[in-house]
Order: sequence, then C-alpha cells, then structure tokens
Amino acid sequence: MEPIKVTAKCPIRTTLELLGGKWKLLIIFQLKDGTKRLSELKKGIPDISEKMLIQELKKLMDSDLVTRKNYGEVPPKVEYSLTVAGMAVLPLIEQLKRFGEVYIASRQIPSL
Amino acid sequence: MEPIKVTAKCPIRTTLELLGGKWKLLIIFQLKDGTKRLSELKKGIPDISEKMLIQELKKLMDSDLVTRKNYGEVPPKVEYSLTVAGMAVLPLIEQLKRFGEVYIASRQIPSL
DNA sequence: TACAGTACACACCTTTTTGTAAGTATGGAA
DNA sequence: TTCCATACTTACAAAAAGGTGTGTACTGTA
Repeated sequence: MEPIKVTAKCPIRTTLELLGGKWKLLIIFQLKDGTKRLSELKKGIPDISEKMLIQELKKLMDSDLVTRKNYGEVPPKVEYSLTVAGMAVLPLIEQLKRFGEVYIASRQIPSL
Repeated sequence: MEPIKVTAKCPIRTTLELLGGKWKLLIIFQLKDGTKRLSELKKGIPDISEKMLIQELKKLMDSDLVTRKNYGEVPPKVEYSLTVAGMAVLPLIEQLKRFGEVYIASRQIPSL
C-alpha cells in the first residue's frame, strides 16, 4: 500500500494531477454504470492500448478512485469499479461533456 | 484566422483537447476577474515560464476562449481576457477546485 | 551612452506521455 | 499436443509537453 502522493499545493492542480492525461476521465466514464472487466473497458475505449489502460487503471487505483477485484480464476477474471471518490468524478465529467457539446455546437454556426 | 480544428469525435475528448495540459485551466482561472496583462498573469502563476504562458495563451486564442488586445504602445502593452466561451469554463474550474478540496480533506483523515 | 521595461520569437534540450510489439502464466478445449 | 482466452509485463521507440536561455524591437530615462 503506497502512500498517496499529492505534490501540488492548490486544489485545481491536485485535481489536474489526479485526472489529467488522455485516458483517465474516459476510463472513469466507462465505469459509470458499474463494474467492468478489462476486456469490456477496451471495447468501450476502442483506441486505447492495453498497456495504457492497465497503466492508467493503476494510477487511478493509487489515487483511490478505482478498485480492482481479482477472482483468481484461470483464465484470469478481474473486475474494476469506481470507489466513492471515483463516483464523485462523474458529475465533473458530465460538465466537461456538456461544455464540449456546447462548444462543438457553437462552432457549427460560425455565423454567430 | 486559422480554422479551429477539433479532431476528437466525442465531447469529452473535445473538452480534454481544449483544456488539457498543465496550464490552460490555471490561465483561465487567472482571468476570471477580468482583463490582465502578460506580466500580471505571470505573477498569478509564479512557476510558469514565459514561453509556456504565451504558447498556451495562443492555443486558448485559437480555441476562441481568450482574446487579446494590443495597445500598440511602446513599451508594449497587451491585455488578455476571457471570451464568452472562456467564461463558460469558469464553473467547470470551480467544480474541479471543489473536487480537489474534498479529495485533499479526505486524505487527511485516512482513518476513514 | 547604457540601461530599463514589455511582449514576444527562436533554438535547443529534458522529461513525460503515449504507442508498438513481443512475451508470460494457466487450465481447458480441440 | 497445440491452441485459446485473459490479464497482465517488459523493452523499446516515438511523440508530445514542458523548460532554459538568449535575442529582438522600441522608446524613454538616467
């Protein structure tokens, strides 16, 4: 169990560190409806590489935003889901999403 | 006037492209109370380099989130401020900030 | 004359992030 | 025996992001 390190001093930066990068928010978004296996996550994010997916899942677990359950079976079965802290990210993603939608829409009427 | 390019297909990714990186949100946050000069922005974000600041301001201008006003004086005077679209980012930042605060607070009571 | 102040540009370098391709372990099915 | 599925790991390479240092333009001021 690693000590969680949060180097930044201001809360905006903290969040940026926790959630920054190309994939973390997309992974959390995939888990919004509950538990998923690695292979399911891959399907949900078609252009992520397996390495990236696992790597980012690990970071999210280190930050205590995602949990992992290993069934210890063969072939392996592992399930990922959001922690309470992870669920707290969902409304944030919703806002990001809405912002993107509005932004895109406004671009399509450049006459404004 | 460059055509604004938004390569991503989903609104979350669009937003991530617009606002991702280490500095953009911090710059927008600095502009929340109105117009600022470059030197003032630097003061507000002590550890950003001049190059990064200008570079990121340019990207924000390309995305139409920030505007620039050049007074054409010598020594140069230039002012930056948020566009309407840029102001729409502020509530988003507020949420990020609150998330960070809650996250940090929860870490300080690890007994939970 | 030398220097200060302001908003940049440019060259170069380091670090971080992301991607690619291969390999590992295991038991059951063919 | 060979192959499959699954969740990884590892080594390596490419690309993106970020940082440092220097230079430019111009005018006023000491």
